[in-house]
Amino acid sequence: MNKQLFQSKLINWYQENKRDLPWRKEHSPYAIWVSEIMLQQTQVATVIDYYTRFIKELPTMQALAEVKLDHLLKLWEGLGYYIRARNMKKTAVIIISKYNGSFPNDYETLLGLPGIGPYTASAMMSIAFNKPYAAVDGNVYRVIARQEAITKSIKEPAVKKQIKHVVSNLISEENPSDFTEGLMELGATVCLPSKTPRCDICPINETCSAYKKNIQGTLPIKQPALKKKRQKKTVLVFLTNNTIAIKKRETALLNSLYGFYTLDTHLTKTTITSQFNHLEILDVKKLKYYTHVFTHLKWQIRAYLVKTTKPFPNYIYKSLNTIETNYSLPTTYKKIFPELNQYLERSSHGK
DNA sequence: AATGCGGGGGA
DNA sequence: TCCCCAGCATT
Repeated sequence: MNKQLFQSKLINWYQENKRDLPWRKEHSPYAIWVSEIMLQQTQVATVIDYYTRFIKELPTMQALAEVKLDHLLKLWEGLGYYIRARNMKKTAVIIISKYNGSFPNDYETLLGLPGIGPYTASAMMSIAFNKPYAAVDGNVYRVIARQEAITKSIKEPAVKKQIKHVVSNLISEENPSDFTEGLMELGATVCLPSKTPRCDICPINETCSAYKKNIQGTLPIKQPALKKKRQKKTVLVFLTNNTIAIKKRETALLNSLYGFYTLDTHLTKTTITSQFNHLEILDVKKLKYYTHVFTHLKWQIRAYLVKTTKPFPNYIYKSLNTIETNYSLPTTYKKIFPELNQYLERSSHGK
């Protein structure tokens, strides 16, 4: 099968089978960019609602460049990898100030912008600008590793280079946009990561070396995942006058989001009472014990509500309702909200 | 070359 | 549980 046939099979399949996704209705570089950033390491099903809300609130580059970081992070709340949002604002400011409000149609310049790496720069070049740049993501690694029956780990730089090279040679000059999206769409809906991809309905199964050898279920070869480090955490939700203490995090993890007071050991009710006695503790209540899993960590969390007379220094105090509406908290803290709500309702009924 | 950086869908 | 996801930045 020749290259032209491969391209037409893939592109025709894509045009007939592509999913109806919100970012496929708009073709502006801005909209494509927003979707590509959101889709980094994040599944389509998760992104859809975030994307729709984002575009509605920040429909233009100008709006994004001017938005308050807290507002932006609220739009991003729960999506994860929050540096993506911070970098998007940085890039928007640069685009407004240096590039007259529009993305330059140039790979190297795109690559230089915060949060845009080789994949996203190539994706924008091909999807937004319709230029033949090979955008290689997790889907494409899998599709090509199977097409070429690559039995070495796709983690190896040489293999990554090889796959990029294959796609660069294969990409359609006439329709780079649909070719790029088609290859990824195929990986997402047909050439699945499971042991049983849908080879029966694959438009390019005739050229697939892995399919010929019936080894598609074993590819691509990946490195075993690293074991997550476990960390003990105690989360104290300080409550004074029915308002709750939160603070903007300045740590690497969950940076710029708001959070409750968190420390690196497991505390008991007794130790909390003695350690924070100077705040004039009125009550200490266990909210919940739970775990929260990050990419490389697992937090084992003990969360308590600590009712005090004096406020905790350097924290801002807001009502639970205000926090939920206006402040962006990571999921690890939001998991406490049901218990928090329950407790606050109960104590107000008691009055 | 390896690690940090979130969270959830789906088997 | 585990794997994977339209990756990037830093070291």
